[in-house]
Amino acid sequence: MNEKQLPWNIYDDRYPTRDVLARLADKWALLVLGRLENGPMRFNHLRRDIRGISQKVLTQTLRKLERDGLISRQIFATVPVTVEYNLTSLGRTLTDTVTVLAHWVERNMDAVQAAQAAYDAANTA
Amino acid sequence: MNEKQLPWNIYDDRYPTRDVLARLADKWALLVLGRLENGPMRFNHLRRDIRGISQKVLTQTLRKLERDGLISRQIFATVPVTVEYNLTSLGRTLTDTVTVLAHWVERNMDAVQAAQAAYDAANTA
DNA sequence: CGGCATCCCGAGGGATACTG
DNA sequence: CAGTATCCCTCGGGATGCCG
Repeated sequence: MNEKQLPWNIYDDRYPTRDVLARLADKWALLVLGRLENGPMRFNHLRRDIRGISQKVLTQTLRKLERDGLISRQIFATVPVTVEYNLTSLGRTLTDTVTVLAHWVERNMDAVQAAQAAYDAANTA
Repeated sequence: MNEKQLPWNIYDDRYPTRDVLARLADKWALLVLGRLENGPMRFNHLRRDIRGISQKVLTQTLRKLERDGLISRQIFATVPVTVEYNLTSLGRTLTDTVTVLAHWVERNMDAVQAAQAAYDAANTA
């Protein structure tokens, strides 16, 4: 059984699946999804937790995820206004994978650094 | 138990884990890893299978993955030269996750498109 | 608080030509 | 076959200022 025969093969750039993959294969999108795993969060809370993300990029990322149906946006008419982001049921089907990926990086950081050192040593004058 | 307390938290941009995540959170890197799951492949074979990738980007992607210790590069002194790329044992610990992600996109494409249509309809004049 | 609008720069990546 | 080397241009994303 080969993926090449599936209806919307991500290896074929003529299908929209490629675009969806591209939007998910983005560090900011993955970080946002992972951060929402434990429940809804407000905009500035996300902004603080995901260190290094700018306001503009966080907004863009949230809009994309919302458009793809992975997260929902709920506005509370408080003063000042409060906005909560939450995973949709569709988004929730993805977070396990995202979490695995995140943990993989943290758990294998040593091995990656060792590989980098070896590679750099071998490819240096 | 919160990820924030792990040694190399990906949510903290002061750790190198953020960079590793960024390199993995790349559509080309994920497609290459997924494609190598079934065994070693040659350069031009990858190039053909991963539609839309340019020669330059494929080379860059392969180099990064090799440097991070996820794939290996083996040269055969044939004429013309043959080069095979293969997953390392470290890389193999990632492919399951990558495959899950790829299949998620293919399986949930309908839901994503429906969400997009609904979003666009709601946010149109 | 949770954005939107602009300006602007540097990196990512396409196209093309050449090589061991 | 499997690259390297340039040129070039788009656009992701940072910085800043303003608003409901």
